[in-house]
Amino acid sequence: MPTELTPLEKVRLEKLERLREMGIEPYPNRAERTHTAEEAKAAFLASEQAGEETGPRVTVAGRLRSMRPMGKITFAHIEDATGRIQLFLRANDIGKDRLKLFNKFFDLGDFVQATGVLFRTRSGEITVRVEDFRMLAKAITPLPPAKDEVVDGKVVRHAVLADPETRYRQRYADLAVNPEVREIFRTRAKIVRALRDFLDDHGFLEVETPILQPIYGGAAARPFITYHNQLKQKLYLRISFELYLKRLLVGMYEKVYEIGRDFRNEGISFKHNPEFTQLEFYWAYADYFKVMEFAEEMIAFVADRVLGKRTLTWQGHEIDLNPPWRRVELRQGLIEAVGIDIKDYPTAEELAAAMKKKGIEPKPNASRGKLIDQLVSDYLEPNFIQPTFLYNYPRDISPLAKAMPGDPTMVERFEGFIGGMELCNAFTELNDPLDQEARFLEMGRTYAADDEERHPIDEDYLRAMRYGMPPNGGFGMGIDRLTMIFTDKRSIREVILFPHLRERENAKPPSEVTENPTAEENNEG
RNA sequence: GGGCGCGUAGCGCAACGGUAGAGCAGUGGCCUUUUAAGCCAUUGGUUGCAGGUUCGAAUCCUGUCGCGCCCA
Repeated sequence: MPTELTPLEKVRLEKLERLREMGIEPYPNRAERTHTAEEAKAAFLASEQAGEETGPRVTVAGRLRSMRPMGKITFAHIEDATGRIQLFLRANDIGKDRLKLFNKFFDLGDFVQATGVLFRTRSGEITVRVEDFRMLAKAITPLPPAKDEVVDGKVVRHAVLADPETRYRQRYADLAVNPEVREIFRTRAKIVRALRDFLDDHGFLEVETPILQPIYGGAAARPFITYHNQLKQKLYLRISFELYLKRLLVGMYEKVYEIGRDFRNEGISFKHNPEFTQLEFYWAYADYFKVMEFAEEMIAFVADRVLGKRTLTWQGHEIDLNPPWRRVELRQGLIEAVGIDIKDYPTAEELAAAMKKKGIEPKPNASRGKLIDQLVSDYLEPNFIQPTFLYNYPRDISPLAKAMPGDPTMVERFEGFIGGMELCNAFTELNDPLDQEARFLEMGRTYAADDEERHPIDEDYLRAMRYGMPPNGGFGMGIDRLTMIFTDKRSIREVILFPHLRERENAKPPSEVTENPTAEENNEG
């Protein structure tokens, strides 16, 4: 069913038809661009410095962003990926009919190309004196006008597309009119590139492990469920890469990493998207302190590469990424922040009572580890604005981490925080297959059969570990959150090109998509 | 999941119980160095959706959909 066009769109469609009647193809196959806007300006400056009398002849192409028809001349700006350049069309140069064609049938948003010699206008702007121009692609739907005005040297954009819903649902329009949004995703790409380079330079091997997994694991999260028709088997979209990457250490790789997508069937918020990008690495013969030092070096390296400096502003906070980051031992941190020494309360009941005494309402039915996690989330994390490693975590919320020698209730694990937000999570990895099996069984007992965080036991992972897994340190970090820090964004949706939003009722896709025996399970819980 | 807020023209906004408006964009016209160009004229709306209250609803009420913020 064709979409209902707005009156503005109908006007443009009519223009398009008129162009075709005139024998002008509004969507030609090829363009003849010789210079980007930036290259054209650079070429002009070079010829100007060389003292040449006329500027270089160029063909530029881009989207029409402004038009100022003034009788027998017209000024316009086109924009390409490198920036804007002004076009100057004069009846004397191109003839009255061509000028009229441009003024009447070319609209803001259209992709056009223009050929001419570069010169400076009276106000000094480098401009193409157009000899020839051509439609490259007609825009039917008008983009938001987004006019720029320079006030006291600052660019003020008017009537800019700002509604978050429209910006996320129609990211293409957001990107088309908001150059600073385009910049976010350039920064994101630089971050990922820097991480890869850092890891590659340190001898890590980039690998790809299954996204579709018969058993999910490696994190506490609900999975998305799908189904392989021929295998007649349920498959889960991975919630982490951990268990597969560690299998590779059994296979004698010593340093492996993966950058990819994880999927978690949970709430959507300003820091959660159902699919998000994760970096995980595993490093044989390293422990969590070694990983800690490596991680802060890695982030500093990313800062050097992306920002050219190691400080940044995030939501008004000056953040210093220089190593070493602040280190807070979890037990000590809670003693100082809450006045509770978790060591004095070895059971959930005792700890809950201690919390109540302090006026803190403990989460009902929570394990000791969960209660500690509650205290950490409420009283420590929000204060970790500067880069901070919190280390030594309770064992029962860390089933894949190795216990601390001398304290079987705690494990060698740390999390990194910036801006009060959890950024990364790492441990000395558990490599004792008997302990690992015991932990899995323990988890099975801790959670009721219908608990959302209950995980099936990965027998194959245990088998791999029984073959022998070297001692190793592992690390996981959310790339989206790291990008938020580097781009000063508060919402994860600002750093994901196409974030998930609820489907609009009147925008449903064809309904035959859900031909899937397990589709209903995807909606459970 | 709970609380608060928002949804009006393509875009950014106004009107807050009494005829839905202005700007930009659009359309027609004037204009040979403009840059939110200017001047004149002008088109465009089931006020997210569905009910209710009222002589009268964009405005008040209820529900619903979507988004945002805060909390869990």
